[in-house]
Amino acid sequence: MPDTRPSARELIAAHGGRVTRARVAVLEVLGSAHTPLSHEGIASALEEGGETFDRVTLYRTLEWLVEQGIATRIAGSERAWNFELVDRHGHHHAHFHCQRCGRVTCMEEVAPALAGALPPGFSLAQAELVLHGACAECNRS
Amino acid sequence: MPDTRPSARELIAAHGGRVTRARVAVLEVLGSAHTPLSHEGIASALEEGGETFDRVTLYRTLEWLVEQGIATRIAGSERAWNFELVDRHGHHHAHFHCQRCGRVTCMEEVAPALAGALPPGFSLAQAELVLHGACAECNRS
DNA sequence: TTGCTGATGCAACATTGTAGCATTTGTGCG
DNA sequence: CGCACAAATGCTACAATGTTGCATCAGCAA
Ligand SMILES: [Mn+2]
Ligand SMILES: [Mn+2]
Ligand SMILES: [Zn+2]
Ligand SMILES: [Zn+2]
Repeated sequence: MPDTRPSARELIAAHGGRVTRARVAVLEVLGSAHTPLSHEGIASALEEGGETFDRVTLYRTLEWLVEQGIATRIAGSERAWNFELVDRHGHHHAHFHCQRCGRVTCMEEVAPALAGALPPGFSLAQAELVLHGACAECNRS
Repeated sequence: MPDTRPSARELIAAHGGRVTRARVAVLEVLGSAHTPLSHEGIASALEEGGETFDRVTLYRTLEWLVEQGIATRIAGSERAWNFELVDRHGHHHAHFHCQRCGRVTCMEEVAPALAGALPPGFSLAQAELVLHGACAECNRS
């Protein structure tokens, strides 16, 4: 049975973008990550794989992935964004930020449950639920 | 009937801090604001009142207020924090960020409703629900 | 009033991200 | 394949938002 998921190259081309070294590499990093990654984290992962890019190129690559709806940006620990693939989780879930170790964990089970309680006139584009506390691993020590 | 809310001076002293010009002024600005304010917004409001402080002093004052539990920090528009008094709303409510005008509105009616669905081992300190979209005023135009 | 300690101001630095522009590189086409 | 052209990259400079170190100032208790 063949893998039905599109390869990085196919995914990029399907969105009308050029298949560049940067996009392929970033997609592969995000695809094999199990938590949302910061720009910094992505750069480190790339370097371990022997690939280096200019800081700006990375920012632009991530921006493009978000514009295309391939990745999402979620508020991570202080002031830096974290990125993850959309198809990885279906992109409507909360995130848990551990105040001790700083890691961000996806919480598939916790739903915002807004119940359409917005005041009249307001329109919602996206909800972002971030939980702050201590993760299981940190609580053990 | 006397005002039962503590004055800025009393509030500061009750927390064991020195009653300084900066703390009193910032508390008054936050106390009369009807939306969360950014560091920038606070500085502007202070200047209109004829009070100016060093940028760093403002940061440290706000940091102190948050540490003392007097104010809270909520994620505002891109990369800057917004501040509001805790007692103003009881501090467990969502915030709406308008992607057009950038304003942040308190949503008393929208509750996170987490339902204690956290995975075992995780402990929650604070939940932060930020809604992104267009506010009523922007939707009218 | 005085002295101690916390708070402030100033300068320098850090982090995270953007903008402009020359150069390189993917891609479609002959 | 080899070209031409637009898209993507790299570099430099800049912007926004905070933070750190350190000398000075000022609240407050005695
Ligand atoms: Mn996630
Ligand atoms: Mn609020
Ligand atoms: Zn942790
Ligand atoms: Zn608006």
